[in-house]
Amino acid sequence: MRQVASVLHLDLDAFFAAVEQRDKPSLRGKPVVVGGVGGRGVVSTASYEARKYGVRSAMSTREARARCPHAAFLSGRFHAYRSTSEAVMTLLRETSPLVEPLSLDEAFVDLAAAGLPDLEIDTVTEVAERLRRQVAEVTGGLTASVGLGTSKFIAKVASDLDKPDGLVVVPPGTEMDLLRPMHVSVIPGVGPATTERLRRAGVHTVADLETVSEDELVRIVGAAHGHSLHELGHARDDRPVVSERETKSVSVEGTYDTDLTDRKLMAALLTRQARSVSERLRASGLAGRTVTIKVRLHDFTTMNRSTTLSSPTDVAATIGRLAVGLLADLDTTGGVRLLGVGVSGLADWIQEDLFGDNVGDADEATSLPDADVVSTSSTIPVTWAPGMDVEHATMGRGWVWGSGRGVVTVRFETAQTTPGPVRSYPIDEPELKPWRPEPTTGATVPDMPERHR
DNA sequence: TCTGGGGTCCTAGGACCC
DNA sequence: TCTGGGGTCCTAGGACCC
Repeated sequence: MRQVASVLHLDLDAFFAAVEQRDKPSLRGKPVVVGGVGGRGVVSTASYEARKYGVRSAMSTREARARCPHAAFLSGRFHAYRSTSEAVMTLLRETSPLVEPLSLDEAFVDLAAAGLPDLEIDTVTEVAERLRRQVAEVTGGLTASVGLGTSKFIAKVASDLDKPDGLVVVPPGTEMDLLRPMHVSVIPGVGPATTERLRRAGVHTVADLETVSEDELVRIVGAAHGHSLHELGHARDDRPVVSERETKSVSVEGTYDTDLTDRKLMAALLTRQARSVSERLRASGLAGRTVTIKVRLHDFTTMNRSTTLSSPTDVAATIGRLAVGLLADLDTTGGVRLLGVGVSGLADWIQEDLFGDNVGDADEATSLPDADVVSTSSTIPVTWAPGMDVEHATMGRGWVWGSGRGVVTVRFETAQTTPGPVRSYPIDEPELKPWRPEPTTGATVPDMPERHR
């Protein structure tokens, strides 16, 4: 625990809505709602004028319209938000090299790394006041709320206390005086589910939490969560401000205004999303081994299915093919409201592409091949790896899209017009054999067959 | 016609390995 | 005719955050 209030948290007030009001004077002083404007959209940000009508973040746009019909409903201009955010983050980095952005509109700044003469309250308060003035300058008039404290937790709580356009400093040693009367949900990581569990245990405020032993908390909410809850409940927070965080996954998802029932359309949408994921991976110089799809059904039940390759990929065709294959195993009767594709298990290096997928990288969303999905399983060791090609005497050549130990799943792209039933073959089925030998490193790899391009 | 999109982290079970 | 123990990887689901 620091003895000085050297952690600063800055939060731009009603950020997206404020940028819109800045750029469009006719919106100033009026309710502005930024978010999804479709039938299933939700509110990202409501201006303070709109909040007076009860419009809140994460509320459905439908409800927001009902509460505040005269508001301006905007879908958002992310380039403007990003460039405005960049200006603020640059300003923060000029103040201290140790800046941790949490999102476009929020960041921690470690003033202990700022090279200040001291970290007394007056000094850090002055820095915060100057920052707030400079934020207004570089953003064309946006306001920020700032909190200062001895930890991330306290700084963040502080910045929330006097919104908008406020500054709150929590003097070292007074943390628990501030926290005790507050509801437990002030603690990061305590959402609706944890709040309910704690409520049943008679814990409502931080003062209540202070009296519960760590063992008891672990029993109530689990090991990791229980430990951190016990620490934060006593205002103990040693989490450092970290400027560089590694990306762990890249994903794209979409909710559709009407539920999808056409599997071919779903496959085409997944393929398009896979291209988008691929582009973003490549733009960041990343590739990943695990491809995951997310499917939300009409009744909001949400399923994830994933498969892991033996080496990382950033290839759109590969990601798309795996995604479509994963969808094949799911029952989507009743309709699908959301589809998504993600890649995780990221590495910032890309193994040589043994199968030449990079040569042709364009499964057209509109011309998806019909496919027959065949599962085979056996207790003998799997000799095929994802990405390999296999050949079947009558079904032709297929592509291994997933494998487990003792199980191999092969997707055959055939001339059939409709997907056939799922069939099982033993893995030692004599007709199922590697189509071509595994190339050795450095060997010349033949081109992918036409249909894989 | 309630309920976005982009993430992170944790848990739990099964397979596998030594 | 009983039956390990620890560690890692993978998958699926869930909670949470902005």
